[in-house]
Amino acid sequence: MVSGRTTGSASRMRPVARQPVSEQVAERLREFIDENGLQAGDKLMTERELAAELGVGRSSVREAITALRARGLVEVRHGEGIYLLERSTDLISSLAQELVGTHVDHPYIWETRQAIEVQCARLAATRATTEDLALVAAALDQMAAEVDAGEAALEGDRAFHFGVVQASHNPILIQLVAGIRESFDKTSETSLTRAGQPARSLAEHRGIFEAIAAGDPALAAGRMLAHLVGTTDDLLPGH
Amino acid sequence: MVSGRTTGSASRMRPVARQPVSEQVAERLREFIDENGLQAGDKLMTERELAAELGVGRSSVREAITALRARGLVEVRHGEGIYLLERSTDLISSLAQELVGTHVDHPYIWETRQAIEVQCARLAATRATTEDLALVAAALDQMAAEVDAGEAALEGDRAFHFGVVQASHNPILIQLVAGIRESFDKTSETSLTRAGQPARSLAEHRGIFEAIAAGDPALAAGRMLAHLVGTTDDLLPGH
DNA sequence: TATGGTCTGGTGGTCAGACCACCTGACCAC
DNA sequence: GTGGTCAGGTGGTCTGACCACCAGACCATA
Repeated sequence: MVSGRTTGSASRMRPVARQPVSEQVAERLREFIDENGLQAGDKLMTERELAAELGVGRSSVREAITALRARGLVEVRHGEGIYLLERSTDLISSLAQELVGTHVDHPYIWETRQAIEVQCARLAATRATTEDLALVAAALDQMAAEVDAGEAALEGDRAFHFGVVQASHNPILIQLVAGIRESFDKTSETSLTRAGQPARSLAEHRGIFEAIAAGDPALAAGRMLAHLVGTTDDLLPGH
Repeated sequence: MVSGRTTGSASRMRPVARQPVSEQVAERLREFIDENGLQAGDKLMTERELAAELGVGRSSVREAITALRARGLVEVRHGEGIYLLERSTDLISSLAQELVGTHVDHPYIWETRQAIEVQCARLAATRATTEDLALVAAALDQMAAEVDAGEAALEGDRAFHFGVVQASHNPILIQLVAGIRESFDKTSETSLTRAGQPARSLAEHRGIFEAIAAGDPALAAGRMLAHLVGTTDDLLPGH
């Protein structure tokens, strides 16, 4: 391997930028949407109009639309037209959902969820409004009622975690958790169906709530972490 | 609004499940990939073969492929064929890309990154191997050299954070951070180009490293959090 | 021997035109 | 007011053709 002296190793030519028509169309569409400030629900031009306007075939337009649809940017209604969706709202959660789906049963996901929810608790302690706190408190009451009834308290648990996450007022974290939880609920009932677990969880939830209400970020984060780690370890006796 | 008594409000008929051919094709492909255990890099059938095999037109196959490509499942090489990508890896990076892309410049992303890197530091404290520690130590040396030379220490900073994340041995978190950082670097140069910042960061990095080396998860997490919050607040004087 | 040209087969990329499936609205018969 | 019919416009699909591109085989020349 002599590495040659053909052109000199420094500053080789930059590859030509070739780009398929369909991708160019997709870019133009995104530009168009941004520039004209189109809102969610607005109707785009028809495929035939787009093809004529851009001077390309209808198949290319359709491929571009397909790509945008797969990315959650637009919605296509047969016989009606193409409509805009609000960006990113569902995309992050759907991506997170898929992610969980491909890694179920790995502790990796629990660790990821721990990372996010702990941060949510921390942020909630500094940002929670009185409405947020009221919602979380209501979730605690609901959970208490479920525990008294001898149930698994799934609804109350869900409501509590949702409330805390919501109180972080960080849309990214909210979407992330939404996707992860939805996927969890869909795939497995790995929840707290263990004797005594609901009551224990309820007590821990109360502790987290108090820390948030008291505006103590470190304490809230610490308790949330302990709560999640505890339930996780119970679920994974090995490891 | 009387809500009618046309059919009785209970148990109305379930809508017919209509599904476009192209989506069915996409599903079949995913099934095929899963069932046959295809690996990343494997070559799929050609578009014409797929169309013949599934009894559909080539356009439908192409739309399905376009959707899969937009979701990062396959890679299409003009003149060669269709190849599989590693599913989870690319999924995570596209997730990260989406996170950054939709919320650039918002503190939301920093908060998300804080969540992840703090967890990485915590995990690293219990899992870091001697090799991991050596890499992080090397990053500290590199950063010290850069600081001495009066540079911004970008490389050393990057290497340090990468090393810590790597030491968490959690592929999801690793990919997530990698994707976020990459998108960051691509979009903005919001780095630590402030007087005195590199030296301060270096000191904080040393503290984090010591906590990890000592096997103290809580301390490592706490110091990482303080480090990230500090630099973030500097970058966002408002807020 | 090796470099570069040429050809060939197979691949994805694009196009045009034709249908089909579906939705909407208008109109009409009862 | 109900339901039927129709027409127009929309996306959904198929087909066949051609183009752009890549890999490999082959060959001519130095």
